[in-house]
Amino acid sequence: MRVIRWQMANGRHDLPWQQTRDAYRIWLSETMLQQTRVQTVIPYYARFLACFPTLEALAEAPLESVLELWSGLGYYARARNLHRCAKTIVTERAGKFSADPVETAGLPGIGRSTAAAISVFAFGRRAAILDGNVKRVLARCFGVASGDSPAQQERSMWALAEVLLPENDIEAYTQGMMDLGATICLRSKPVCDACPLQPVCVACREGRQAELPRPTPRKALPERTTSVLLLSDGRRVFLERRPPSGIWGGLLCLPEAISESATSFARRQGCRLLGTQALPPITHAFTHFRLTLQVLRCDVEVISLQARENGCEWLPLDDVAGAALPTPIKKLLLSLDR
DNA sequence: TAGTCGTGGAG
DNA sequence: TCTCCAAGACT
Repeated sequence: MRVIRWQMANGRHDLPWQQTRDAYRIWLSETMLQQTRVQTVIPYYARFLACFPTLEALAEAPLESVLELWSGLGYYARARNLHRCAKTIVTERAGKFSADPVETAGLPGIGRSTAAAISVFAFGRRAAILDGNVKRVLARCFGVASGDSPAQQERSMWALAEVLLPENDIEAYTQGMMDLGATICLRSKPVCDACPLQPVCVACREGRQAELPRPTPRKALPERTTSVLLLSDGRRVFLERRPPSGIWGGLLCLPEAISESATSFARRQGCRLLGTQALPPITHAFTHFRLTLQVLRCDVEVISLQARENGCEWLPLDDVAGAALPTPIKKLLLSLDR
C-alpha cells in the first residue's frame, strides 16, 4: 500500500510517544493531542510522564496535581476526564486497557477515534481513526461531497476509513495517514508532488485542493467582559476554585466581583483593604468568544487567615508558575510588581 | 444537531 | 492586527 510504504520511508518515527506499546503513554499522548498541535504537546507530555510514569500513579494522584501539569494546555475537561478514566480503569478493569476499541470508547474522554488509536498503536489491532488529518486526506483523495451536510460527510468518512484499513501494517498505515495530513496534505498549500496518493487523488487531479475539505462557516465571536479582584498582601494572592464544568473548569482563578464592593469582599476574606488600583484590561481570545478581564488590584493586610473553604486559598506568589491557573491569569500574576 | 471547551502558531 | 484552526469529546 502506498501509505504504508511512504510512512516507513518518509513518515515521522521519533515523536516522544512513538516506539512504545505502552497503552498508558499512547492514551496520554492521544488525549493531549486532541485539538492541539504536536509541538505544543511535547513539553507537556514529558513533564506529565515524569510526574506520573504509570496509570496507577495517575489514578492515585490528586486531581489538583493533574490540573497543575495541564495548566496552559487548554481544554481542561481533558485533564479531569483523564484522571477519572485512570481511576475507572484501575478500579473496574484491573488497571489494564482493553485491546478492543469498542470496550475502550466511552471511557471518560475517549471517543471512537482515540479508542481506535490506542488499539492500533498499543495492540496492533485493526481499527479506524478519524481525526482532522485523516479527514483532510480522505476529503481530498476521494472528493467527499462538499454538498452534503456535515453529519453526512462525517458518516461518509468513517465508512471510508473503515473500508480502507489494510490487512497488515496497521500501525504504519494509521501513522501514515496522520503524517500525510500533518506534513503533506496541509490545509493550505499541500505538497502534492511529494504525496504517495497523488496518482489517485481526486482533489489533485481536478485542482480542488483549496475547496476540499470545505471550511465550516463561522459566526462572529461574541464579546464578554468580567471584573475580577486581585487580592494580595505582597506575598500571596487570593484565588478561587472554578466550578468543574464551564470555562477553565476546576482551575484556580481570581475571584469574580459581580456586585460586591472590593472593601466588602476583602473584609469577608478576613482582610483590611489598604488600596486599590485598576490594572490595564486583559483581552483573551477563545475559540467561541472574546473575553475582556477588568482586574482590580487590591492591596490588603490579612487580619485573620480563613480556613480553606469552598475552594478558596491564598497562593504564595512564588508558587504561581506551577499552579493550576489559566494562561492569562498565570501571565498576569507572573508579571506582577510586588 | 449544535454549542461548548483553550491556547498559540501561521498566514 | 486579525482570522483560522489543530492527533475531538461531551452535552
